Amino acid sequence: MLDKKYDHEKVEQGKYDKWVKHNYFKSGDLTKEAFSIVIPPPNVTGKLHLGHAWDTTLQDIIIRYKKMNGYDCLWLPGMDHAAIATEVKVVERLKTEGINKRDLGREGFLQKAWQWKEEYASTIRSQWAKLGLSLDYSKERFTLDEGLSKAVKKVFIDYYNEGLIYRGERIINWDPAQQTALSNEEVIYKDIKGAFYHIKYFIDGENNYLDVATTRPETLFGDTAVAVNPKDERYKDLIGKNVILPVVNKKIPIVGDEHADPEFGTGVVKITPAHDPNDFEVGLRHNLDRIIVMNPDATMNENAGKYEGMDRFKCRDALVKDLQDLDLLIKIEPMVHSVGHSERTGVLVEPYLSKQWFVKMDNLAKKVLDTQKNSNTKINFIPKRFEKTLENWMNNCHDWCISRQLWWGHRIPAWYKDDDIYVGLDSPKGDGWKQDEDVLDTWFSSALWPFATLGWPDDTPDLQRYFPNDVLVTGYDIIFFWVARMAFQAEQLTKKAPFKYCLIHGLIRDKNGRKMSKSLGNGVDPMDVIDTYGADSLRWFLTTNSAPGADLRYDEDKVKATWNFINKIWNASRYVLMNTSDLGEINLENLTSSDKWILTKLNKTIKSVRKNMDRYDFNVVGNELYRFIWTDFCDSYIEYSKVSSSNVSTKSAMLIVLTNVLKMLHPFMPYVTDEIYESLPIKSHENIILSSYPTYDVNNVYEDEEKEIDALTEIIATLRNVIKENNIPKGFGLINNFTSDNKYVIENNKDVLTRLLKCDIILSSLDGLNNLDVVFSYGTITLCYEGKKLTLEDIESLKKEKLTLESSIERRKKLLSNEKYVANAPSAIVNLEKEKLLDEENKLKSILEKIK
RNA sequence: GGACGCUUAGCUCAGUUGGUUAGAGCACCUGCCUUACAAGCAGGGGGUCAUAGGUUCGAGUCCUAUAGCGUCCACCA
Repeated sequence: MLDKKYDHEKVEQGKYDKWVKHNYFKSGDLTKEAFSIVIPPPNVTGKLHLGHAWDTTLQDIIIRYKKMNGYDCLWLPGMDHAAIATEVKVVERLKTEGINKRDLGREGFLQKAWQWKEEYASTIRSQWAKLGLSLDYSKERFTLDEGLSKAVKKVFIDYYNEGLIYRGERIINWDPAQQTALSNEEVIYKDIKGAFYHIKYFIDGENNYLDVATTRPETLFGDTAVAVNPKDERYKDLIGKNVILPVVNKKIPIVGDEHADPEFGTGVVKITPAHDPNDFEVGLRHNLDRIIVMNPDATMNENAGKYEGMDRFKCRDALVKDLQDLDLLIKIEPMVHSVGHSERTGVLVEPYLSKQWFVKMDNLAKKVLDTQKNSNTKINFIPKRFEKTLENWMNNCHDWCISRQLWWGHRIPAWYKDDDIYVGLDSPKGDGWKQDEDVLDTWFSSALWPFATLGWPDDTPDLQRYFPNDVLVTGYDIIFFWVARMAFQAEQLTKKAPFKYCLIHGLIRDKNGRKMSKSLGNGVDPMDVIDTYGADSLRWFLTTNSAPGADLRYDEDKVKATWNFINKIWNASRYVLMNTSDLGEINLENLTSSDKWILTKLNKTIKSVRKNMDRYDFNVVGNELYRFIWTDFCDSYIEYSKVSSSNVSTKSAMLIVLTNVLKMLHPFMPYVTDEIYESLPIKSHENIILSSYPTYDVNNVYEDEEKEIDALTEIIATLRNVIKENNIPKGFGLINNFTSDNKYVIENNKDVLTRLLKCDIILSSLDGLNNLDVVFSYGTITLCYEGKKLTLEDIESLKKEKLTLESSIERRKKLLSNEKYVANAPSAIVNLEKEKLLDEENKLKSILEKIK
C-alpha cells in the first residue's frame, strides 16, 4: 500500500539504478521495428541547465512512448568536446593554479583537458540520471573519441581531394583573447558606444584634404587606398590621384569603387584590406597591398611604427591624440554601432587577414535546398515554420572557416614542407614535414553526429538499422550552428537527410521573460528543482506548458501546481489500491452506469492522447490527461464509485482506468508511475516501462451510459449551485419530476445523488414541506425542505434565466432557419444545435409555468 | 534593410482542418477537516480574443492594413 503522502524523494530514490541494471534502456531487439534518436551532445564545459532538461525530457518522452508501442528504441547518449568553449574553461582553471597554457605545451595541456572532460562527463551523466533519461549507455559516444576522429579525418581528406575544402588567406573573425579564428556563427553582434573619427587625408600635391571617417583609426597603418563612389559628383574627379596617409606620410591612391556609399558618412572610406572583409574585396578589385598591423593578441605590430607593442585600444587613444596635435583630426562624432564579440571569450572580434581552412559552401547548400523541396527526402520540421530558418541560412551562407588555433580538438590532418601541402591519415614519408598545428571547429565533428556515432564511415549494422535517425530534438537557437551543418554533411556523405523529423522547442526564460544567463544571475539549476519538487514535476512542467516552438518561462508556481497534480494522482491511486487489493481478476460483467461512463471517457481520452503524442503535441496531451484525471476520474467517478465499491466490476473498472492512466503518464513522469504500477494488484509486466501503451478499445465505449452520467453530472452541479445559493439546509428531499423517458437518470443513480448532495430521501410527494423547483431540459426536480420559502429573489433569478433562455432560443432559431447554414454546416453540428434548441424550449416552458 | 513570431481573464499560458455559450493553472470571493487527497473538496466572480476592414451561413482561428512587443539574419567605413 502506498504511503499517505506523495514523497518525491522517496519515490525517485534508487529507481534509475534499477532501470539501468535491468537493461530497460538497451536497444537491439531485432524482432522489433527500429526507432532512433541521438542526443544533442552537451558540451563538457559545465553542468546541464534547464534548457537541457527540457530538450532531453522531450526526447525521453518520445523514446518511452515508442518503446511502449513496441519499437526497438535507441537513444544514443554522448557529449561534445566543444573545442573553444572547453579550452577557454581549462585555460581559466589553469590560470587559477598559476599555470600558463603555453608553458604546459600541447601534450601537457591536452592531459589537463581530458581530466576536465572526465570530471564534467560524470557530472553530466549523474544529471541525466536524476532526470530519468532512458539513454542506452552501451552506445555512448564522444565527439573526440576514436571513431569520430576517424570519421572526421576521412571527411577532411575526402573533401580536400574533391576540392570542397581549401586553404586560403581571408579576412576571418579573430578572437584575440583565445587567439583563434572563429566562424561567423561564433560571433555575437552587440550595440556598443563608439565614435566616428574624422581624419584629414591630404590630397597629394594639393592644399586640400578628404574627410575620412572611421570607427577604427588604429587600422590606419594598414590603409592602402581610400575609396570614393565613381558616381559621387563630389569626388569623382579625384579618382586616380593620391592622398598622404597621415602619420605614416606615404602616398596611397584614391580609387573609385561601388563599396563607397555616397549616403553614408562623408562618402570617403579608407581601405584596409588586411583588417576588413569589405576592404579585402576592394583590395582584390584594385590590386592593393594587404598590410597586417596587429599581432595575434591584438597589440600593434612593427607596421604601426612608434605604436608597436601597444594594445589596439591604447593605440587608438594615443593615435587620436597625436592626430589632434598634428591638426589632422577634424572631429570625433559619438555613435552607437554594432560590433562583433567572441561568443566564448566575450572580447571584441578583430577582422584579421589570416591563412585558414575553409569548407566551400555553395554546392553543399544547394543540395540541401534541393532535398528540402521534395517531401520524400526533406527534413520535416515541427513546427513547420522553422524549415524557412534552415532555408534562409542555406541561401545566405558563406564559406565556413573550420580551422581553430587551439589544441583541444581534432588536429587537422595536413602536413607542410616549404610550399608543399600533404593531406592524409598519417605523416608523409621523408624529412621536414610538419603537421598543421590547428584543430577543427567543434561543429565540424558534431555535424557528423547522427551517423558517425553509429559507425560511419563503416557500413555497420547499427548504421543500417538506426540511420537516418527518426527525430532530432533541439532548440531553435542552434538550427544555424548544428542542424544546418548536419543537414549538408549527411546529404553529402550519406545521400540522405540525417533525420526524418526535427522537433524544435524554444528557450527557457525567467519569470520576467528574460533569457536565463550567468551575467544576469537569473539561472535556475534543474537539480535544485528536482530536489524540491522531484524530476516528475519538473518534466511535466517543462513539456506541457508551452506551444510547440514557443519559449517557456520558468515559473515555480507551476512546478508546485504540478507537484499537487502528482499528489492528486497519488491519492487517487491510493483509493483504487485500497479498494482493489482483494480483487482476484478483472471482471466486467456487472458494470454500473458510472463504470461504463468512466471506461468510455477513458477510451476517448486514449484516442485523443495517442493522436497528439504522435504529433509531438505534448501540451495538448498534458491538458487532456490533467482534465481526465482530475475532473472525470477524481471529481466525478471516484465519488460515484463509492456507492458500488464492493462490486467486483466496479473494482475492475477503477483498476483498468488507473492502469491506463499510469501508462499514459509514464513517458512524462516515469518515477511515480513506476512506483504506483508496482503496487497494482493485477499487472501484466514486471515494470511499467515494459508494458504496452493503451489503445482505444471499442468494446468499452458505451454511448448511452455516457449520456446518462453526463446528465447526472450536470444535475449534481446545478443542484449544488441551487442549494448553496438558496441556503437549502442539509437533509432535504427531492422529487423526480423528469419526463418519463428521463426519469431513469435519477432512479438509476439515487444512491449517488443522496450521497453527494447530502439529502436524505427521494420523495414521491411534497408532504407539507417548502419546495423549490429546479428546471432541467429533462424536466424538473423539486427540492423539499424545512425552512424559508421560495422568495421574490428566487423568482427574480428565474426571470433572469428566462431572459437568457429566450435570447438563446431566438439565436438558435435564427441559425437553424438559415438555409445556407443547414446546407453547409456538418450535420452533427446542426443536430446538436437542434437538440439544444429543444432542450432550451422545454426548460423555458417549465420556467414559465413556475413563474406564473 | 530582410525574415519570422507574439498581442486571449489580475498574472502565466492553451486553444488541432473555421462550427455548441472561448479554456487551464495561479490569484480573488463564499462555504466546508465529506474516512483517496486541507498540497484538499464544493460553489462563485472575472475576457467586446490589440485595433480597423474583408472573406464566410459562421472568425480567437483565414486575408489585408495599422499599432505595440519580441526574435533571428544582413549592414553599420
